[in-house]
Amino acid sequence: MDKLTVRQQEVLGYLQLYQRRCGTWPSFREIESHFGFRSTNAVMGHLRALERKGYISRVPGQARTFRINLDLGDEERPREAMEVMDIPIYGNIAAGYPDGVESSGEIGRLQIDAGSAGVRRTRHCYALKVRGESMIDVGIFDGDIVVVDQRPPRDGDIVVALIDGESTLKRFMNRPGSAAYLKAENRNYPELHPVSELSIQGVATSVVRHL
Amino acid sequence: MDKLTVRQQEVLGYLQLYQRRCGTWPSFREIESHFGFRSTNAVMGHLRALERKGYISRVPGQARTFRINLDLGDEERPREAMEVMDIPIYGNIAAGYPDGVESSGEIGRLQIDAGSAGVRRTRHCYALKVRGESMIDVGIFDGDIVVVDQRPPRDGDIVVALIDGESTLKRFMNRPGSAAYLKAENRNYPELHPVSELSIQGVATSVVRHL
DNA sequence: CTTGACGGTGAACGGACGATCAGCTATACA
DNA sequence: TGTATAGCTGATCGTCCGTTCACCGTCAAG
Repeated sequence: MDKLTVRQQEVLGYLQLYQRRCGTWPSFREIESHFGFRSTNAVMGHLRALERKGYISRVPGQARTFRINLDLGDEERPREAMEVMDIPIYGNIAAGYPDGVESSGEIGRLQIDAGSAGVRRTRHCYALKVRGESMIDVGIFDGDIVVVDQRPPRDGDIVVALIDGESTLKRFMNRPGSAAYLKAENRNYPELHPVSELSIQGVATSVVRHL
Repeated sequence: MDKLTVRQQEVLGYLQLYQRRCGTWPSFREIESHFGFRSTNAVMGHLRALERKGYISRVPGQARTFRINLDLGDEERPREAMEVMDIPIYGNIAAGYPDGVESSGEIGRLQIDAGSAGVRRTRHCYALKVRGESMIDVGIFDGDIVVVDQRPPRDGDIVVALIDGESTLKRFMNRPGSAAYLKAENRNYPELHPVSELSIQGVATSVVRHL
């Protein structure tokens, strides 16, 4: 296939972009004004070149009608290797440890890269679908998915805690000079809970929400 | 949402079909001849009804231009195969196109599965690091990463919009009976913006926050 | 020195195409 | 018995928009 000039690539790119943004194709005059041309014939020249080189097709005389035969970014795409975790999503973790082996409450799976998610070991990691609004003030809503790393919490961490047999999100507070406690981040229900043995399941490292 | 008559469903279906087949939208006269009408006004009536009931949007006077807000078969979404996407994360998209070719502002990469992220095509998708607090009331904070799908927005979608040369998150409002506008979800700064040509970069489909 | 590709200006033409007005029938509703 | 709403005919108007013609510049190849 014939290679495109820089200008022709720009025009083709604009066609693709416009189509994706607006759901339709641009008119000659819209292309003209976007590139600052002062004649629609400049547009005509580029479109004819694109058609001659096989990148687009047209229906003569038909307004706002193109067809892209060869996409602009079809060649490059340097695929890098990166460690992607495939972790289970649970609806609740009332039981104790969700070990993967005995994972009954799995409601889906999540793929995310370990590095940016702040997770250390795949085996000790899972995701949890949030119920309730206990952390609404820090932007974690009902239905969100949190990635949980099973590691000891530090002061200020958001943790998954087992309270009354239910797993809930709380902030772990462990200021020097006083006993550690759990705190809900919801100004309407400012709960406080003591930290009991084995109540902390893990530390939330990431939040994912599908809009 | 108001219900459609049989005839109106047929017209909406024809719009969708034509778009899928031809990559563009039909003209009034093409719709007319397809249904055997003898007046373009018959077409006009149906399109006005579809718009009034919120199923489509139009740009008055613009040829072959529609936008489908409510798909005919929006219920049976066939659950796409789980596919991990590797997409770039940008800090800002002020320039114009984030094309991959000219991707200078890439600040990282994100791996996420396309199915649950609500994204359709890898090529038309990227991630954006949020700046500012314009969407703080819906739990999207400064520093969060949003997955952006480049597709036409529907009413209520959270979109990436180009305002004053900066890419910002806003909610796209397109209620039937009034002009579309953009709205910030921050009770302290309740901004409103008009929607201008090409100002909408894409629709936010997921939010990821690393705690 | 010519030739061709590339990129562009400026003006004019003509058809494609959406918008609108007037008027028609049929059905449902109250 | 009036009155909406859906659905459609037929004609006209105005403009959006693709096309074309004439012409001009630069640059590289033969």
